[in-house]
Amino acid sequence: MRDVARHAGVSVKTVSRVINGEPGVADATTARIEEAIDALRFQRNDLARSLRSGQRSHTLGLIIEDFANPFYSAITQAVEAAAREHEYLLITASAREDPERERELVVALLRRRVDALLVVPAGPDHRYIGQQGANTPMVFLDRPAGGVGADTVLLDNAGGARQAVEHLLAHGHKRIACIADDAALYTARERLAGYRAALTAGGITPDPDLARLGNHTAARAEETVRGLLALPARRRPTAVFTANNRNTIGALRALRGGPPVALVGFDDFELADLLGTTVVRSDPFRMGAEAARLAFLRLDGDAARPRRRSIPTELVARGSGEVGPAGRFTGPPIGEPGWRAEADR
Amino acid sequence: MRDVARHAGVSVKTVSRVINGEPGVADATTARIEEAIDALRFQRNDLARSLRSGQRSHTLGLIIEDFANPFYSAITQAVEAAAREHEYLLITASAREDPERERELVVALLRRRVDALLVVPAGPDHRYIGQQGANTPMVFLDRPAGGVGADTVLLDNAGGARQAVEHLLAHGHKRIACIADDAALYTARERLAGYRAALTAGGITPDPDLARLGNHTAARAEETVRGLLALPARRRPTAVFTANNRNTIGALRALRGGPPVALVGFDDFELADLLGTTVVRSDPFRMGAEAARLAFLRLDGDAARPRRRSIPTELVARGSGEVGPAGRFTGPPIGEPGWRAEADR
DNA sequence: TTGTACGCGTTATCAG
DNA sequence: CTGATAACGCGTACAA
Repeated sequence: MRDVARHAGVSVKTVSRVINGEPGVADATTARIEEAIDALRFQRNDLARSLRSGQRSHTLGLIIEDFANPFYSAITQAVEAAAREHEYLLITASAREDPERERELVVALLRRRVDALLVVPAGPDHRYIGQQGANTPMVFLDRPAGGVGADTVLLDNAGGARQAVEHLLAHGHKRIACIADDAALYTARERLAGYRAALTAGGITPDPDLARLGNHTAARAEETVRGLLALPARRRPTAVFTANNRNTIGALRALRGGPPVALVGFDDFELADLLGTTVVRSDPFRMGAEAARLAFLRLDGDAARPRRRSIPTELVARGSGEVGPAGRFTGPPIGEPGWRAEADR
Repeated sequence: MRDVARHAGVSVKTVSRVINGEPGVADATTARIEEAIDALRFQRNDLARSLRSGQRSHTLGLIIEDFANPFYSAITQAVEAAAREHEYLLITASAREDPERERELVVALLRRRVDALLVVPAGPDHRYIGQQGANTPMVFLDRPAGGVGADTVLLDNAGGARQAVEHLLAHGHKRIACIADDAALYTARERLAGYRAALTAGGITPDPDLARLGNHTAARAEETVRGLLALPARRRPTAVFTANNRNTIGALRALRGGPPVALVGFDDFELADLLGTTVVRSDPFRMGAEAARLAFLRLDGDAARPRRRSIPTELVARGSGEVGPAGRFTGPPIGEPGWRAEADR
């Protein structure tokens, strides 16, 4: 900037004024400075710009688990869109369900002075944040934080799971399996709880052998479902509730070509319409948008106590969930595909 | 940092040494400083750190088109993984096929002093970059840049398309449609060229009515394919080549339940195995990894002239492409599903 | 309308 | 082993 000033025969401050479009600079001076900027190919340094205390970096931080999972892609897309609206940029990173890595990333982003930090927690305890990020608004998504009060946006996990299992019960099933992720995950525990609650409310004692946790990948879920299908008839489930998109996809692979087993999955997924898969649709896009909204609210000076938002779920019947225990359809699909990838909207 | 120094009774430089683990500080001094750091909850400012000239920001920039498209998610995941390996963070943004927006984002990221910039170009002309980013390594992915010499990583678009259409020709098809994205897109043009080349090589004169461009969403592709199916028998295609993942999904929806029409798609997608969809698999993960590799190579001082890399494609037969014009299978699937989302690996 | 001086938080230089 | 001081590039306060 000093070079530009020298080239134009003015002071740096005047150059600063022109760069930031501040008023009070003579047209002739402005022209001279712009010429100098072009000649010297000057480019403002936004890092230096945000260095002064009180200045913002105009950057949002987002920590998710896995870019390859469409659930997190949808969150990312929503957050990026919100950032863009506010002329913010987005630093993204994935923790891959590793609490240690989550911690490293949180620290790295705070050091980088993001103005706000959105986190899908990989670990259960966040006291390490302490006062480090006391001045940086934080919003937790999909799972609650541990030991810190902060804005949180969750799905209605238990409610959605209940809805799914009630749907299967209504179609006459008594032996309903639950395929879920690791019990270390909040969402898995909540959905399992919803599954159990629905069974109990339906007068059925949950069979522990039918609740299979620890399925973090589609491949693992596929194996688990195959195992269930291999059980003797009396112990075999007639319906399966899969507690997330990975599990649903694994179950679909396992059920392919086999005897008709009813299936309702948590999370919608692309092509579920074509495959006729009944799901309880979660709305990760909305969750991301809401989290970003809360973050910007805080940046606008909102100082209310931490908020907690719940995003509702919705059952979308497409056929796989409307099969009775005997394997025949007990009703027509009552829903429409409707769901589309964001790119199609 | 000055506060910490005062609290520990040392100079800022000594604090700096401790923070960065530099040698040559007495153990007792180190202990005193660490105590002060804890007491004052001091946190290093990485923005200030990278302010000095010659210092790097340890940040990579990545501009893609759309987070919701798994193709770009895979790229993002690969780039983030590489960044992580080098202890870099990643700023991501989506241009949504808008050249103006692409330009704004490039400028914003250069201002933010990313050490290298990876771009899936939305526009055809990149001369605007000029000398602005002359010192910032740039790598273009999926599509070439216009008017600037820079590292570029592309798929073998024409070759993959040829492979797909040759496969259909081998199964006896003569009327093969091509569903592609907008002709403004390099990949669409290249794949169209490959489609035509294969037809011509097979002794078939391409019917212009069967080459349908301008399908940017799955919904649009679905309509287009419906339109083709509604043609009188003589003009109707017996096979379809869809030139990207969105188009394939749209075509699948349109073909559902209808007369058997052979289908080969460009790009693999999740559940293609279950749906029995034959595809020419592209490897966006590998493309992202290669682009990141080139970027870090430049950061390591490599000054060779711009490189151009091509990522090969691979035909994966799953059934939909092995149907003859009469609608019967002309051979068994010769490939394995094999493909898994990154999350499953 | 324009300029001077200083501070932001850090690292590098060079002296002690 | 430790410290004083000068950058880095910009914005702000205040002066001219």
